[in-house]
Amino acid sequence: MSTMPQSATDHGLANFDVRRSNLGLALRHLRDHGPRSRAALAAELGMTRSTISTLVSELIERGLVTDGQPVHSTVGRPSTAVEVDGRTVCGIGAEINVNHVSTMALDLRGEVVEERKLALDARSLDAERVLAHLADLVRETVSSLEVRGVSIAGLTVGVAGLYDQTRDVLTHGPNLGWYDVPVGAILRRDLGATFRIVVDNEGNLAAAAEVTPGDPGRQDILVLHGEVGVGGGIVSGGRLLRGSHGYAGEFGHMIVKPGGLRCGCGRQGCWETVSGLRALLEMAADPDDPIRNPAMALDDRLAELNRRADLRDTRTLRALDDVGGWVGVGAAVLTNALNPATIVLTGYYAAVGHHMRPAIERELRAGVLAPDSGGTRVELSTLGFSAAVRGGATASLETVFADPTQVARRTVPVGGVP
Amino acid sequence: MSTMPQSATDHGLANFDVRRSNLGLALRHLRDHGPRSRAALAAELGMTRSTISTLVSELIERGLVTDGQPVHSTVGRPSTAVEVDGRTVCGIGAEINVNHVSTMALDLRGEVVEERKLALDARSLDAERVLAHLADLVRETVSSLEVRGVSIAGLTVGVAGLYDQTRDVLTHGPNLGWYDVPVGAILRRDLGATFRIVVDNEGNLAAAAEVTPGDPGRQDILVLHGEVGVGGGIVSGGRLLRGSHGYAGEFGHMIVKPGGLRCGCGRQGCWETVSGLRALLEMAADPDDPIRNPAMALDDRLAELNRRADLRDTRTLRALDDVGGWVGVGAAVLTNALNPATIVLTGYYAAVGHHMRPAIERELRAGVLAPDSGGTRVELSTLGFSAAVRGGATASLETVFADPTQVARRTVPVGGVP
DNA sequence: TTAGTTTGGGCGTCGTCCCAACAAAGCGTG
DNA sequence: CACGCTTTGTTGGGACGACGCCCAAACTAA
Repeated sequence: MSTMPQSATDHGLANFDVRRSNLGLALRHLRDHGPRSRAALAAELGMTRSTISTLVSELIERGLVTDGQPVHSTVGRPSTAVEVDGRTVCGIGAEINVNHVSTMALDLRGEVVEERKLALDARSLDAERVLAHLADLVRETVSSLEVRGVSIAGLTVGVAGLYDQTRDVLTHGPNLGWYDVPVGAILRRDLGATFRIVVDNEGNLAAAAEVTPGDPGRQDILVLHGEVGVGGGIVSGGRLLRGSHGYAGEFGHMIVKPGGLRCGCGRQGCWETVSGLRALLEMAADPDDPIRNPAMALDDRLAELNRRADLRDTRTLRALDDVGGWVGVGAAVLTNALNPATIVLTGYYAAVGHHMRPAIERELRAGVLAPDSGGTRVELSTLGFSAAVRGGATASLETVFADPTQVARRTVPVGGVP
Repeated sequence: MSTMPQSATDHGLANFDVRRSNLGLALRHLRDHGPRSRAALAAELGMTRSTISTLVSELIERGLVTDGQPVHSTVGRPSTAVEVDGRTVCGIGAEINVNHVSTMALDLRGEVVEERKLALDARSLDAERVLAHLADLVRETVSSLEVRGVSIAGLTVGVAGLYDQTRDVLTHGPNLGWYDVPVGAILRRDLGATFRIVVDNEGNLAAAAEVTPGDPGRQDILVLHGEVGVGGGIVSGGRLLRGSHGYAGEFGHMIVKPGGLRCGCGRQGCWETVSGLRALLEMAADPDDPIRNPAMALDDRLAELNRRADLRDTRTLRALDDVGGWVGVGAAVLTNALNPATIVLTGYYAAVGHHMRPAIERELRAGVLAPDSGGTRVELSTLGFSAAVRGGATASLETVFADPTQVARRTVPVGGVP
């Protein structure tokens, strides 16, 4: 997630940019460090109380924060805590995957407000149909929010494949079987676009979701997202690394086993052929085994896998160790290059990762030159399969923090009980 | 190197921050896009001519830009081009290496103003002595600049080893034999520090030197530095990626050939075993061949290699193609992860890279998932051994672009011929 | 010479932040 | 219970910076 107000590429700063930046700064500070008084805000942001006062009252007018409970300290006038108001604006994240489309709405505080999911087989439908289903889901979400008077900050869609953001086209989506699909344009057409719609690689969004503002161990992150394919994202200094054309994070097609299995991309020995979900399932079970049955929900199949591992089934444990080892080999390659503070495992890795972790850490120690694996820690994501949609929603909200003035002023109800 | 004015981590923006940012923006724009009129500046930066007028006159007062030649266009009043003035302020870069210490001063336009080098054997002296020698070199540079009335923006020192910038200590310098040396503090003490002194890893500075401000192809860079070992640096959005503990860029020990040759680090199949200088020389020549003789200067050995390749010697070409192929394999792995705009080859790669490039590009195309290698181009560095000092000097200058007001106003000579 | 075009700078206005002073709201103490 | 003490939040100048408008300057083309 880009955390900076960012004087951006070019244009000079004017006075209202100062206002915008400071409004965003205050709002962000309240989100990251919790409710606090105007005076505390002023001290912590290095501004005067008077300035903060006007900033806060503008944020209140825009419905972004509210006065909360009075706080009594030992001495002096009690302060009224200011806190982020989640009732006014939401960001929406969405995801297009091989077997489902889904949406999630988050309020300004990062709380889940709405969540929808539709199972489908993307490969048996064409892109237009899949996107129409997603558009339906988004419309339901939007109308549900609008009934409650919540405005929409934007929609960010994660898609499994390479997304060229300059041309706004999904260039390469081998898992979906999509090539050169203008996802953004189609959605804008279908939805009538009253808000900003951005499309990004799902791995990037999942990575962005793992950033925890203020936590130093969560600023330099390598996210490994395991599903049928393997992708991920790189976060450096809290900033997502997209690469020059937005193609960064395509870890799945690093060649780690020259001459190995043929991959869907046509090459041999790609990382995802040995560390993807398919590799795990094929190693862990015979073709007629229920967990190999695509009709069965993925969650259930993974739960069954965990159950077998907990029962110490030899074949299952062997598969988890073997695949975990390959995950570690690839992770070591990337860790040598990037030296992240934390490797976060998401997707199916998060579900069964506690059984793979020893193997991953073993290979990491073996493969990383820097002592103690360069201080890199391995953690399992707690966001589950919702990482990408959550990241998308967070990215949508980011525009509000970057420019709170984009949220309309509300005519404050003057009356009311005194 | 951080290129952004960066509202930094916390503190709110005030009015003078706007001024500072806009002054820097104008100055940077002139550096990046060359001399141009005030009107052009205004149009390109999205500001009014009057604002630009006052900004430029302040920059002139501070001696950072000057009015240049009048430019006659087809119609209308001719404009006077404004250009960056290199005569007022310089940034100094320095380097501490096993066999030499050196300095370089760059003016605001990036031109070399001063360059000094002192050969020594760092391993036979203690750190204090080496740093005293460097301090002498810096003092000479500074006094030479001050004679000419040039002020110093800062000093950035590159050192061979891991530098912990939060503690300002060289923690690990195996090549120098230095451990836990507070290089910054010692230099500040020796020099009396009238300017800012920063210390960094020399590889980082060399990588940063490859950034060309304003060139979009030189903002997202993967630098591959070939010597006996292979290392490098990652630049994303003009910003150097250091990793959480400063260990990033250790590419040499990525495992690209499982079960391959044993590496000095104890592992098998590390990238540098197939793409390092040793691999090339051993493949290209018998043990008694002069180019295998460590006593011979490296430049000469590489020149001989080039000579043979130009004569189309089969074994030499085979070796260059083979090693180049492995360079490409590793580059492809990193390119899938990072999607750089440009891969810059430095060290011995820069010397013989024109013979390896076809093989590198072949493997890059084969190994990168994104179409057309993700748009990544392969280039040879032209900076040679001065890359680190140049990067240091550029980093020092960066403070001027971030805040031009740090350069004192000069009392403009009022008189003069009308 | 005159009309047309573009440049650069001066002046007034507006927006934003800072500083200083002040009212508000408690706590502790006599 | 009144009074001082402390901290909070608000209010009214003052300073500073960018913008918009205007005008003189400088040059081309007819």
